[in-house]
Amino acid sequence: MILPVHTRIRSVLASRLETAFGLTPADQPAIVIETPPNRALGDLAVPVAFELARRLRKAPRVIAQELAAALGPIDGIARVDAAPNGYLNFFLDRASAVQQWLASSTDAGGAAGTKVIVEHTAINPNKAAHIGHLRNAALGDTLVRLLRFQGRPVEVQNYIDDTGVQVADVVVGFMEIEGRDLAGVRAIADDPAVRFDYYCWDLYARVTEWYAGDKARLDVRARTLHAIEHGGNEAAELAAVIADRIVRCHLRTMARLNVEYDLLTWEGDILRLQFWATAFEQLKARQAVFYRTEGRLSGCWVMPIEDAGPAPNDDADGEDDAEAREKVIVRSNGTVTYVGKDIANQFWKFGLLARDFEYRVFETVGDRALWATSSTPGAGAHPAFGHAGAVYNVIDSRQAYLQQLLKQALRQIGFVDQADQSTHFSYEMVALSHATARALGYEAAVDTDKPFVEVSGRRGLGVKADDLIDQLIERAEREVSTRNAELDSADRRRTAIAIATAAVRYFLVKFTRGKVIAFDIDEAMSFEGETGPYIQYAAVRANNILAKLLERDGVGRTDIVAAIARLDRAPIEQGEDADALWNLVLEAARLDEVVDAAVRSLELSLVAKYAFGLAQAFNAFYHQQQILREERDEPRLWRAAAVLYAGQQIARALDLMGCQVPARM
RNA sequence: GCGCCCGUAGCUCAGCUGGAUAGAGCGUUGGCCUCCGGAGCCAAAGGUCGCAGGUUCGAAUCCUGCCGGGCGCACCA
Repeated sequence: MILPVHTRIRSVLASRLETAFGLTPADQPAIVIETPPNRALGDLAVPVAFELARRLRKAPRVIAQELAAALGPIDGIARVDAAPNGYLNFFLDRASAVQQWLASSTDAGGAAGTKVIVEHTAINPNKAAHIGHLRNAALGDTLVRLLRFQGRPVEVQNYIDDTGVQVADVVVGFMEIEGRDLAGVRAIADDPAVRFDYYCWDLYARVTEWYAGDKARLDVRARTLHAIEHGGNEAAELAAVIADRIVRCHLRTMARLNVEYDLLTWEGDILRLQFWATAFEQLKARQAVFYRTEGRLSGCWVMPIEDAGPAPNDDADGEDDAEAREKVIVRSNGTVTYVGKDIANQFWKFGLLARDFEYRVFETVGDRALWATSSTPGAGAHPAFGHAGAVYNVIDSRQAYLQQLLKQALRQIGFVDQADQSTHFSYEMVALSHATARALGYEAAVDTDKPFVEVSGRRGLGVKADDLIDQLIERAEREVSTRNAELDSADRRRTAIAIATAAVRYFLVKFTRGKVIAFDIDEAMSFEGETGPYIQYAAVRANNILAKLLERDGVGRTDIVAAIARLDRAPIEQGEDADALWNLVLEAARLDEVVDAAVRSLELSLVAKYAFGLAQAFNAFYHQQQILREERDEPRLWRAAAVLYAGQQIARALDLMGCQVPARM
């Protein structure tokens, strides 16, 4: 909650610490305001007495008591209590707090501050998206929504590696295994009966086997990759068609989960526009990279790795510690590695590269244009991309080493602030539980010595995102149909989609990011307990209670807000029901601080857990206290206010996770 | 070998910058639809917080060392 009381508490405490304890502002500890574990203890808790205990050589309890006695009245605070253990607990003026929250909760301030770039998804455009990619997109999109909620301008980028080995492998598959030319691939890609991303998923796995059958075939890959990078040949054209079509598949998949982007950054454009050349000059000028003339890395441009121990001794001698601590940026054949391209991209994101892409509209959905980079002059007027003040790269923890190199490169050429503002949003991978791997027919991949089965696009092991979503929608539709026979089929479908989306997205953000998700299909398919649909259900019920109140009594939102300003306050201030009502409202007010904590710690599960806890609290509340059937006006309207506020905050929390509230479910 | 992550109830996980009785979900057991929709609610059972030290008035949380598991350390991305 962003209450002015917080500020008032801080300023009054600061003043009393000075007058009653002789502590100048410089000597005072930061005043932390917490939420007590139990609301009977207080609405807000300040542990400042603990901080001061040693310095003042007094027991925390005594300090708290003296402070409480010296405080005097604070606007918005009904009562202050010094707890026996030393906490200073504040009780809010409930009625005025509720009025304030209900009045302020609808404001939508414009975005302000420096632009933040969030890059997420970044799936290799050579196969269908799988469950692991969904964790990335769900976290990335939620981060975007949280930052926007805080009022920051955000640009969402999706990096497309259209010139890497993965695309090359599928090109090899089409050309060498299937013997197709450009027209042949186009025919498949444009065949409406073929799910092209699924087709490539299988083909990619076949290519991996094909290589394994004869190692000499890896030369084909190298030649193909080179041809793609060079351009102007059939392999390159094939790669372009494949990447384009697969990206469109990915966009459709992500759109199903309410994930959108502002800009697609194509690696091919970074190459063609020679972004690397500019970045390379900067790195050389600052001596951040060195040319190796001897040893294993002779002929390469390398970057020393800070704070890294020796790499494994893959060769017997193990003497080349210096070389082991260097990362190749430019290969001895003159081509740039992934790290080099990424460094150039990172420089560009901060507006440090002194050049820019050309741009084109990739597609238009509704009235919203999705832009893509281009290397040929195109659209003319376009939004200003790049030039960010902060960058979040959402990539799993396996990329930590490379992300570290990015920061290092920025720092070494003197862009210390930008290095500090470069954040690797790291999370652990998604794997498959043994049960799910078996259910999918990956029996051979189940090694019971391992706790889970790693997803592998290369081997074709994994749950395809669209398959999962399809199954969830199907299940949801059955549920909706049995519960809401009166809905027409279009409404049932729409509702089922909303439920399925919430089920997937909630599942993917409810874990802390440091945890490997051993994906279990049965668990993910559940709509009961700690799930997205459970939370949606609470919001739907809240809306329905309010709708009936409007229908029956003609009492709407504004009536409720107006009513509580003049009603007797007893229903929110006296008795057990009042306490329960207040607890719900107070919890609902915490959304803003939860968002702040989530962004600060990059622990988006905080939002998920909060939304779930609030839904639980709301469910308990309306079971315990009747609203529509309460005959006395005052309690009924106060409770309606609580339903209104809690329902609205649940809906906002859901929206932050990209989930909607259906009309019925 | 070095680095990062994980180890909390039968299972899957929370526990916010150390703090007030360690919490959810699933599963188990028992209740609740003449009552605003049961995707729900109420209750019970279930924990040496991997182990051992240390710091602190106070440690699941911080430090050190072990044990167990995962990932990374390519002229791949």
